[in-house]
Amino acid sequence: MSNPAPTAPRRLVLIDGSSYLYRAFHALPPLTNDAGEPTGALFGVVNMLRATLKERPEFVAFVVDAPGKTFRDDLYPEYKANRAAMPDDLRAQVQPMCEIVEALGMTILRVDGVEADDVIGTLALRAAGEGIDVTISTGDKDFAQLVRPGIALVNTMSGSRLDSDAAVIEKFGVRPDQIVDLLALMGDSVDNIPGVDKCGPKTAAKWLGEYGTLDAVIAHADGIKGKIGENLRAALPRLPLNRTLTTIHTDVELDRGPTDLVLRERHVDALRTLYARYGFKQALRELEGPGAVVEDHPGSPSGVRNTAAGYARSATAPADATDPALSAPGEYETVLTSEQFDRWLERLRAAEEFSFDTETDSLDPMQARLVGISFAVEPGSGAYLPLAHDYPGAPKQLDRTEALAALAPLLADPARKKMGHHGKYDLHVLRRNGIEVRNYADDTMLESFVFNATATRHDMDSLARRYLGYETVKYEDVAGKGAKSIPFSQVSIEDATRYAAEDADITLRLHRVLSPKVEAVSGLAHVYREIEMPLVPVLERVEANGVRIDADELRRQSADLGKRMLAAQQKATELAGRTFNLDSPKQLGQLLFDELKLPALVKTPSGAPSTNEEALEAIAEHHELPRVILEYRGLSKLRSTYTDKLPEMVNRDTGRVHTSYHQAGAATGRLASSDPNLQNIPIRTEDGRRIRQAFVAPQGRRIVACDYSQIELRIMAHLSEDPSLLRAFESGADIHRATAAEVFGKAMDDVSSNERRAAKAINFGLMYGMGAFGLARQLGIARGEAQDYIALYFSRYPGVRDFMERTRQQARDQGYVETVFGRRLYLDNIHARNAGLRAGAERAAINAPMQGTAADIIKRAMISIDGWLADHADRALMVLQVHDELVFEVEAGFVDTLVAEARERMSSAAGLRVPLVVDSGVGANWDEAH
DNA sequence: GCCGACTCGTAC
DNA sequence: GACGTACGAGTCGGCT
Repeated sequence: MSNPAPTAPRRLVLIDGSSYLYRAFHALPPLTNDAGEPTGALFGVVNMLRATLKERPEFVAFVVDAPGKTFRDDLYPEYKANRAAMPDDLRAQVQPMCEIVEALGMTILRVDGVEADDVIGTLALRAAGEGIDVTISTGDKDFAQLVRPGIALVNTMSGSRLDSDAAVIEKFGVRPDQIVDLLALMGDSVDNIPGVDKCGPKTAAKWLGEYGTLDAVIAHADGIKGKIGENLRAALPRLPLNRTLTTIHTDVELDRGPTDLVLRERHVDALRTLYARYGFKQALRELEGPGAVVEDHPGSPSGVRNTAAGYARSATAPADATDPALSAPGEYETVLTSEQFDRWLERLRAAEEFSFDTETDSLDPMQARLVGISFAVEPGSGAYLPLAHDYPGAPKQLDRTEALAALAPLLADPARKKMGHHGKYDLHVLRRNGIEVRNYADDTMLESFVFNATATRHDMDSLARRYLGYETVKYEDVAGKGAKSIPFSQVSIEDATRYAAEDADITLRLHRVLSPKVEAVSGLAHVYREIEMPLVPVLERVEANGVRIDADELRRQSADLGKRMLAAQQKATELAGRTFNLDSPKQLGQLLFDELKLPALVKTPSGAPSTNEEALEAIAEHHELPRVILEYRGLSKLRSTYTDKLPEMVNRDTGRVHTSYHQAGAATGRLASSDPNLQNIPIRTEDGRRIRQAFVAPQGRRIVACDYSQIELRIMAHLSEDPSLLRAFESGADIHRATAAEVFGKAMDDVSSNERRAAKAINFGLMYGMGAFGLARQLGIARGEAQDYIALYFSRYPGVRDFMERTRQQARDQGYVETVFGRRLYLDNIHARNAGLRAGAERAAINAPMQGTAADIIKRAMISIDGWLADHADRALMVLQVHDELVFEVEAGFVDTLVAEARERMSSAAGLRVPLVVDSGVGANWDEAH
């Protein structure tokens, strides 16, 4: 990163102290120091402050609410009336907090009769007016109304940063100047301001998008239909008041201005005393450390919490985007003449690495036709080479065959590095046009994914907005959307150039920003360089290989399923005494629970009575209908999702089904599969397995399936180093049986099938962070009994218990967990105030190292096997990956060789403390190969 | 017709 | 509320 120029703008940070104190208090466990004084909130605030100060802003104010009535209380006596008094444990931390804030050199602002919000608003506007860059640090969404050039919002809870209209629009769906109206419609339960009933952010944003302002929404209230319209009309009288209450004042009288808030030198002795008293060890170390630099996680993604308390410095995109070359519009050239083309070829040849992007007429890379290619060699410029634009008046374009022939040596040259965004798609398109791209070295989608799998979407538009502060030309802008869209070949070459060349240019700019972030953390760099990038061409080949499907067999199955569905439907109609839509959970619920008065034992997440399998099973003894519905559902699922769908997905050219693997799909690092999803083909039921029988090998070939045995449990053994678990895997025993023997205190041979089943449920449940409640439900036993099992398990496998606690703690301390290979997963909700969210994040934290390491391992195996298969492409193909399984299509005479080689490469894809066992099977179809 | 929220169910 | 990670079919209500 370059040094700040002498003319760098002055910076003011306004900290919403009250909101932080409350947030930290509720987000953190009730910690105390050795003397028993509460320190949890203090700890959170202190860490947040240290992170904020790391960037040494010139001016800082820590603003807190003052006691006393404000104008809002006068206007609306119920304002904040539902707010409980400050808990004693929190009150006790206020004074120490102020002492620390002072000692850090910050100014505390507390103005009688004025809320902190209005103080902040006033200072922000004044500072911005004086050319000072303002950052408001708060968890309160209301401040979004203040965002404008020079005023940014940082939310340390979510790690988000709102610094432009676009960012506010992305988050709330409205512009900053509409936020007040949005809040007025939504209301605010925390402040006891009722809004329009049932109107949340979505509805409010929709109305404002439509009418523009609250006044216009009010004016059109009669025209809004439905229940929500009634609610709106009922709320009309109070909306103007709401607006007044939610408007942050920016003109209150203050005796100090922005430049009076200079950040002073900190008072080291005072800090040392305070930190020591409250037991803030890390803060103390920093105080004594060389140069007294705040410790940080250098490579943690910007804006993601990464300190002990979960608060982060919020250096995000803009800090990275200060190089104007990276956020300014680019200059783009349309290549129509051979002179232009030659000039660009020369540039590409001279470049150390260039970016490219293909434009086509389809999202499906296995049938897309190439329409043009774009390139860039340096940020700010790019070229678009149109090859197949075809509309009345379209200019003559260079000959496609000749142009591709000229490009091929560059793209195929292993000595020349190429980059792209989601380049697997382009690799497909170019391969189908006779060009094999080699040395595809960088992919900005994967850089973003490895850097932070959860923080954002990884599409180029989002990344450009986030990391460059740049709004790209959207596909819809040039080609329209939906039914009104036109194929890219009919997009004007001018529009196409704006869009396509920009993509290549933006890819290059993004790489400049993202690459250092990835390279800064050795684990991330490893995952990116050694796993994700080498995997790209491997996945491209697996997808291109496709898998052969017996479509006729599936159609026969569809017909059979259809008959049985009809029978079930007739039976259901008979039992119900009337017709109803068996596919409608809503209608079914009315029938079962309202009309037939069957007990509604299970609720959906939204509180409605559920008709899911568990609910139907529970009432199956009271009535025949639930059983029939279950039968129908099973058949219907198989037909609509699989036997009807798969034959449709057979590629016309290849006669095979080509799934698409999403490398940046699952946050844990797993692949995801779609169009069609071939990672959820049924296996558990007999009817389901018949579908696998339709995944076949051609004449003379076999299907070979190799899968890791219990890979995630083995990784748990590796990570936990639990002696008993390690021993069990070392011995090669049936792990669930061994667990049952251990837990129930029996010899392996004496374990009953029920005990093994229970042990299996525990083993799996633990990896998902399941509790006693879930285990009880799973096994149909009492919760107390389930709790006993779990306690017994942990007493036998204390290493596992310690590992889980360690993992939770790590997630809380640093905000992320890691796989064995260094992949990181950030847990955004690990400090959430909402207990449900927080518990969910803890479960994800426990699962991610295991699921993620397993994903890393099979990816490594795929790369290794693909390397070997390169010399045997005519005899064997890798055709599917299903998380712990690889499926191959192999010449009959080559099966033994492949099985031996694949199993060896899979087993040795990682060196864990336990062996990696690989099972394999061979057959005429996928079912037989199991 | 298109879209999003919701419910349900398949895999590992 | 209660078991992690995905994708996708179908309904339903609201909109164009």
